Amino acid sequence: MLKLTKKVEYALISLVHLSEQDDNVFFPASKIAEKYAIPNEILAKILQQLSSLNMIKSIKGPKGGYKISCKISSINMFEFIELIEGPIGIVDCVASNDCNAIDCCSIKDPMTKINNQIIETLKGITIDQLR
Amino acid sequence: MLKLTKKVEYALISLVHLSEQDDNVFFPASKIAEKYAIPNEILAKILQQLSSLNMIKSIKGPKGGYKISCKISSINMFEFIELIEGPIGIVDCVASNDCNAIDCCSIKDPMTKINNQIIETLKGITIDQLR
DNA sequence: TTATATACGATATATTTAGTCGTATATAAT
DNA sequence: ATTATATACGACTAAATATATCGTATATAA
Repeated sequence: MLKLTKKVEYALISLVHLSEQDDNVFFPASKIAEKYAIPNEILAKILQQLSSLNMIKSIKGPKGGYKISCKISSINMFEFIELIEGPIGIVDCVASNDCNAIDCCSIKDPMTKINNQIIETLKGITIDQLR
Repeated sequence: MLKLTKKVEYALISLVHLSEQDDNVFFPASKIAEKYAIPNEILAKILQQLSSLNMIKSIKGPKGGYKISCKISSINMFEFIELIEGPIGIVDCVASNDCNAIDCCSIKDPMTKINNQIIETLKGITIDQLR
């Protein structure tokens, strides 16, 4: 019910953490996992995704790890969530336009408005504000 | 991801529908289910819950059904959702205060703020606006 | 007495979310 | 060269949540 996924949560924690490291420091996934009590392999995959989105940079091997490579002050929560999880919709029809009551649903338009208001809220918060 | 449950959705559709009926008309659950393509037994239970919350009134037997018994203009979405589904929290720790990274979580406070903003949005919408 | 409708607990199914496993690849250090 | 460390990535499993069904009881109008 109106919850973000752990994936988004872990990704945000990681980005904030990496943004606080000195430049040129590559921080390994395992250390982040340990510090925030996040399962290792899950976090590894999330960081791989962030890497493929060019938000962080990776180096393999010993002394390897991840380093921030984007400006978290210019990414808002809405953008970020949709990058990671896809379209936000408080009800199915808002995100995907399929509805089994398509001809008669009485509340689609107002639901869309509420959805848009929540999206506006999320647009108003950048990732660097999460600390 | 940030979705309402069908339960909330069905409940809202039903309340709006019942609010549009003439006074003294008791509308059976099965007719609402049929009209909006909602599974009968699911809807029945939801209406029973709304009835036990005194938002609608029930009459058993033939010619029985449900009738609105509250002012939907004075119930906002936040109140309603929490009545039906319990506390809203975009992350677990916001709603329940249990967190496996309790000593080190870097983003709890800002997440709480986002949660509160979403709640304010929901408080700003009354059920009668859903039509 | 019968048909219709709510009341309610128990159970089953489906979907989504979360977490694990296995294998491959790159590279620093020895 | 070999080893240890770390990312990359696909397949799979488990847990949690949401959705739906079943069975039985009760009330009441016709």
